[in-house]
Formats: sequence, structure tokens, C-alpha cells
Amino acid sequence: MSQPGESLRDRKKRRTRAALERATVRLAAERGYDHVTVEEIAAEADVSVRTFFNYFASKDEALIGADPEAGPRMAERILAAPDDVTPFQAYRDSILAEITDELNNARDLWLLRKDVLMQRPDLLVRAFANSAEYEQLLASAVGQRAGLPESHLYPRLLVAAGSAAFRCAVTRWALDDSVALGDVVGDALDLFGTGLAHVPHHHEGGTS
Amino acid sequence: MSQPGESLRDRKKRRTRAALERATVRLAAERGYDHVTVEEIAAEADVSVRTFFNYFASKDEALIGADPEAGPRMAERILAAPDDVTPFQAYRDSILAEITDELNNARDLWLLRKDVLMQRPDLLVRAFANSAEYEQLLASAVGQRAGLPESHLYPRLLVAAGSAAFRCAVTRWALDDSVALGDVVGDALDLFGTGLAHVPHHHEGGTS
DNA sequence: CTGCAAAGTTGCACTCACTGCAAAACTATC
DNA sequence: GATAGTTTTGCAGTGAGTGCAACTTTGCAG
Repeated sequence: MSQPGESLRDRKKRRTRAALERATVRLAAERGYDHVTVEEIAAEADVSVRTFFNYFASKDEALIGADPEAGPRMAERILAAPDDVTPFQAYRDSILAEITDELNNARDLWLLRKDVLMQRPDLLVRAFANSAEYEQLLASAVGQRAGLPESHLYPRLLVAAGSAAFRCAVTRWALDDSVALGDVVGDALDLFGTGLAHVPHHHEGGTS
Repeated sequence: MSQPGESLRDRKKRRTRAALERATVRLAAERGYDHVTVEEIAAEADVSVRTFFNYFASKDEALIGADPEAGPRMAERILAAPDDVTPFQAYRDSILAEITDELNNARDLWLLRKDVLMQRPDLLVRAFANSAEYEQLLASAVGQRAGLPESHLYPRLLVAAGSAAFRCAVTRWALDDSVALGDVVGDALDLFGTGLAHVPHHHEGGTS
């Protein structure tokens, strides 16, 4: 939880950010996303409204609370993968790593978010819209590994497939969480991997 | 252009809607999306601000101007396809049909949108967020044809792949429009069809 | 043509997300 | 404990978006 070389300042910042994220999710789950104002969230987290916007560019962003370093981290991971790993596998691994990490740190928040996102599925799409800049970063990493020219569709498409997989997995998981979210995302990515041209067979507990 | 059984009222509505869409795209391309206010758009189209919001729920929506009947139309088309057509093919055809239609009616607008979307790629993502409700509709249609239970990932994933394909295709087409947008979308969908596990070969004018 | 009902338009008042700026509070460092 | 760098905050303002009630236009029937 608390890093070694972390100053008081950094610790406070992390705490405030986390408090705002928690407050947003908690209140939204309780009262419904658009019956909660930023003012209330800020009050709940004991900071001013202005400070809320120092941490998050929008209410949407605070609800999802995406780690701004996740994008760069994934890109690095993709580039660092061994040579015999395909770009697809590298990207798949980087996604699953982030997700398991996230769930280990904040599983409870995702259980609350689930309810909010079931009411407002568009918020999940918007969350990815906010990080549209990072898509470019990831696409470059994939493209580099794949040895494809900047103009090729494949990298962009693979990255977009990742968002789509995550999004669909959450929606699906929200309806029935008997399979862990990470596993559903994995299944979704595998479907993208083998192709959607043909309808997959419908077998029960398909975790892998 | 003008339908047969269309009253004066309906004609006026269509004209107003089109005028608002045009004004939004034109001004956004000219000055940049967020240096244009709804007030200016409404003025350009000779209606009140309030009327703007009678036609579009948000500025985003007006920029993309997605036909609200496109979703239902596609769903119908999917269900109406012959039995020997796979859900994938049926969905692919329904997308391409809409796109060719749209480009035939408003190619000029897309040339302007291109510039706006290059500056603000997130707007394209947001556009799909707005029509997140229709995703459910399309997923049901796909699921029905595929004979899969409501809970299965495949329909949702296929539909999301469609959005992703369109989105990536537009981004790619914005950088280099030597290949028609419809063809790029087709290529993207084919990649999803055959699977992303392996990097595709890079051949030049791949229209089909 | 007239008058009535339905649909569309508008203005108004309001809420709320979000931004820039400058002052105040706080933390780190020497 | 003074000083420099960061973070927090208040304030004033912009602009998106909504509900409501009045007003205008269109459709239609007598």
C-alpha cells in the first residue's frame, strides 16, 4: 500500500485521490450517478470542489478512477515481452495484469461500480473516451512489436478490441458474477483472438 | 430526398435537423469543436437554442448526427437475413449498408467531420456512448440469430467489434483517404472475423 | 374558410459541470 | 525558522442541458 520512498505530500495526494474515487463510487451506487453532485462528493471526501477538479477532469473520470499510469505501464510491458510472444499475447497479458492488480486493490469498489454501470452503461464507454489519448500510445507499442507501418489498421484495432473486451466483460459480469471478471475479460479476448466469423460453441464454465 | 407520404411538418423537421447537423459540423471544422457554442450553432441554423436541444440531446450528438433509426433498421436487417448467412455476415452487411447509405447522402459532411475528429478522437467514442442503448438491441438480434442464451458474451462482443471497427476505420481514413471509408470498415471487420491472434500480412491496396 | 386540436417552437429561470486566476495554507529543504 | 516550491481553496464566470408554460404553426374536419 504505502510505497517506500514516498513523501508526506505524495501520501496525502494518494489518500485524497482514493477518497474522492471512493466517495464518487459510494454515493453514485447509493443514490444513482446523476443524483450526486460534485459538491456532495467533495464534501464527502473533505476537500473543496475545486480540489476535486485538480484530481479528476470530470465526474466520469472519478467514477472509474482509471490510473493514469496504467496506459504507459501497459505499453512498457508490451515492449518488454520476450520475442517469441505475439503482439496479441503481449497485449492480452498486459490487460489481464492490470485487471488482477486493480481487483486486488479495490475489489469492493468494483462491486459498487457494477450497480452504477448497470444503470448507465454509457459511462463505461465514456471512461474509455477520456483515455483516448492512451490508445495511441498502446497502438504504437503494438505496431512496433508487430513490425507494421504506422498506417496499418491492426494495432489500432487490437487496442480497440481490448477496450471492447473489457467493456463487454464488465456488462456480462454485472449480470452474473459467478465467473471472475478477470476470467471473463480473458474469454472475451480469446474470442477476438480466434475470430468472430463463426459463432462459438456454448459450453458452461469456460474459464480458459 | 423528399419522401412521398411526408407532410409539411415532417419535411420541416427533417430540414431543421439537417440544418443543425450541418451547422454543427461546419462551425466545428472551421473554428474547432469547443470554440463553438450551441448558441452559435442555433443561430446559424435559424432556430432557438431550446430547439437545438429538442433535436439533439447534446452537442456531441449533433456533431455526429447519428440517425436514431439506424439501430432498429440494422437489427431488422440482421433478423431478416437468409438462414445460410452467419450472424457475423449479417451484422457486417447491415453496417456496410448503413455506411454506404450515409456516405451517399452526406459525404461532404464526413469530409468536414474528419478534421474535427482528428483533433478530438474522443468525440467518436462519445458518439457511441450516446447510442449505448442501441447496442443492447443489436446484441439481442445477433444473439437470436446465433441461437445463444442472453448471457453469452458473443453477441455483445460482435456488436462492440462493429463500433470499434468503425471507429478505427475513421481514424485511419482520416490520415489517408486513398481507400474509401466503407472499404476500410470492411477490412477492419474482416480482421475481427478471422481473428487478431496473428499479425496480418501487410499488402498494399487491400480493398477486399 | 373557419375553428379546433395536436405538434412544434420559444423564452425563461434554473442547476450543475468545469475553468482560470490569484490568494492562502502547507510541505520540503537548508 | 526563513524560503522556495506545491497544493488547496474561493471566487467569478462560461456554457451545456432541463423543465415548464406561453406562443405559433400545421393538420384536419365541418
